[in-house]
Amino acid sequence: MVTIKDISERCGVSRATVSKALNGHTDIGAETIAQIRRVAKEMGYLPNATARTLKLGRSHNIGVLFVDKTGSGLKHEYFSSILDSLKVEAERRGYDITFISKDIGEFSMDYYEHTKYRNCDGVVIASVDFSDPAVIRLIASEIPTVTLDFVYDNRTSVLSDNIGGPSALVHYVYEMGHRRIAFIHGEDTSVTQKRLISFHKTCASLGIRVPEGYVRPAIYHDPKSSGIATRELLALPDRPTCILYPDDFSFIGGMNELERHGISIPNDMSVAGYDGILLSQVLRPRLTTYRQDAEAMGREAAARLVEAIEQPKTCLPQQIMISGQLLKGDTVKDIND
Amino acid sequence: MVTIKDISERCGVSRATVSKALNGHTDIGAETIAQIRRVAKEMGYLPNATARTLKLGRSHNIGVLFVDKTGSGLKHEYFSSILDSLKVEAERRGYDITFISKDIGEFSMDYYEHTKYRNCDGVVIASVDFSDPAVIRLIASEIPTVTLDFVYDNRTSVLSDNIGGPSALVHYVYEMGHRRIAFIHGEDTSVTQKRLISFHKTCASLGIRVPEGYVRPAIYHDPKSSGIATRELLALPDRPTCILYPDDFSFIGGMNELERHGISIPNDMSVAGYDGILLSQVLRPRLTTYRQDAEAMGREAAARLVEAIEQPKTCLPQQIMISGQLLKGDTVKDIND
DNA sequence: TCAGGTAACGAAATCGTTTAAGCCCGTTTG
DNA sequence: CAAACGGGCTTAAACGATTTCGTTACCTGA
Repeated sequence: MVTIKDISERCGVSRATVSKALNGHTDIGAETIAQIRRVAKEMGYLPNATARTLKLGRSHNIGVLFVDKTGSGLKHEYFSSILDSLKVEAERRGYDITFISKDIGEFSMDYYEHTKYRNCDGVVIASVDFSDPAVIRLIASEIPTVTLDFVYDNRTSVLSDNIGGPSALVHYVYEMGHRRIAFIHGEDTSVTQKRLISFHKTCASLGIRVPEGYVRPAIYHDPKSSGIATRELLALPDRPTCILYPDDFSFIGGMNELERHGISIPNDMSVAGYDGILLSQVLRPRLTTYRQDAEAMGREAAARLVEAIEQPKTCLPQQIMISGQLLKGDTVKDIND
Repeated sequence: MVTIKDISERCGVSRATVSKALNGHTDIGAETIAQIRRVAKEMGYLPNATARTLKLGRSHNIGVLFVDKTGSGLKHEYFSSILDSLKVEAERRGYDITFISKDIGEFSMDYYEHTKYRNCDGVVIASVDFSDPAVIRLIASEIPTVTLDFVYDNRTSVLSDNIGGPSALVHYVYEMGHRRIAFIHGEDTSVTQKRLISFHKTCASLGIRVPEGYVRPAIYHDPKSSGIATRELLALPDRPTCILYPDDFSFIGGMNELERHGISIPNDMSVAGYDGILLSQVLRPRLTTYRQDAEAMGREAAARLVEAIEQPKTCLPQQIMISGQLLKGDTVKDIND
């Protein structure tokens, strides 16, 4: 491994001079700089991030916390998209990405300790159980954090528009003539609560009555539970004309159930999903859904975190709302007389 | 930040003693150890991975290279599953995971340089363009690497059974009476080549003739291209009775195309996918497919890499084959008279 | 009683890099 | 002409941890 020391010996200058030359300090002669840079390239010198981190207290490494109950949240395209754009933006700004976990090896640590242990400059937190005290400890710590779809006190967060999404969907199906709209929602989280409230509020504002039994629980990303909810909806005396699913993938369960009953989409039943993942756009009929801009969320999270790291003084915590987009597919029938 | 020095002062011993006590050396008195450990806990001491890495030359951090042309390979469930289990196993063995990229910040490096820069102890390489010289440079370097679904010289690799998969599928549909079997394959990679050869070889061994035009190219994970290939197959004078798709997700494109032609699965056409992702198991009819054991692949990759890192002397490079499993769904009809 | 053994701990170097402070010397300025 | 200045470098300490040798002090056996 070629180090600054090797270069300094080769060039007949001190290590300090080499360091400064390589880092663009102005108190080194132009030709000395040129020579040092040339020799460095010749010898194949690479800076050592570890030594730098130790000395400077900055690692240029950010941690990500992406764990849900079912292992990592990575299997959900929404989260893997976020991670992807987060990674791209972070790298563009000179930061690497490391996963943060509990219990590394036989050493048991919590998230906060792990982050300190690895000297991460900051952390992005998504897809976790925000009721976990270990998560809260990290968010509430002195370490810069950005949370996704969760607001904690006065910390920076990036939020999908969980109010606008359901609202847009309800407004759209309303325009298409639907008045009997059912809503299948995911597990009880703050995201779900927001969507649920938005659904009810929008319905109320449009003068739509939501009958008992039209709002049913299921589990995100679980077609089976959405299938069951669908079956229950179909058994109601006054069937809905439109069903909103908790997410695109869960819709598959509903799709199967409807097919089993010989109910055609959208002729006999209108449906819409949520997320706008790739799948929703390749299904036929194309699924009407609300696309969350995962790419923007990841990018924004990285950008805000790096900002918080690099300008701790001037950087105010903020909640950033990333709006999504209604994708009008072919699964909502226009039933206006 | 509380360091070993702080503890040493508090306990009235030297830093060396603290370090040894914390690391379980035997040349420290039992009660001294007890006291040091107690004080360390009291003061909230955390080891500093950076300092340790610098001193020991071992980071307990492994890099992952998961990039395909379309951004990261993360959007494909096969790869995100691998990454997930890789992460779990690595963490269990005391290693963290960092993404390796080109061009970190304005500093441009290749993969090898990035790995050295971050002092990663080893790298897992998957889902990349193996014809990229930068990838080859990394694989061929002195850094321990494990490649997935790619064999390079005498390096360790973990391989999905790309011979057994197509073979199992062909045998199965053969048993179900099919003799006119079409095969849509992905882009030209070593994986594709193996599957293609396996398809042809298995057909030959079963005495199945593969007519001109029954083998068609498409793109992995791209329903559109598989849809086109499907349309072409349907236009043939002697239509196949069964179509094998490059992967489960691509099958969606075929499904749409078949539906458009009013062709019912499996009554009018039998189909099978590849991968065994979640989607394939929630579709109705359930997709017949060959499940790649992504979980085992990630786990094995981590295990082998850590072994190579920790026992460089006794650890031989090896190719590990992870076999998958035929999932008999409901999309292949038994057409035996 | 004394050589030799051992248990318990410390001094100091080291990993690769950065940086505050200082030094030397030629040039400018009052 | 002396003092002040500044460009260009160097010295040395520091970041936090580990480890190789010592160095004690105490014990044991002959």
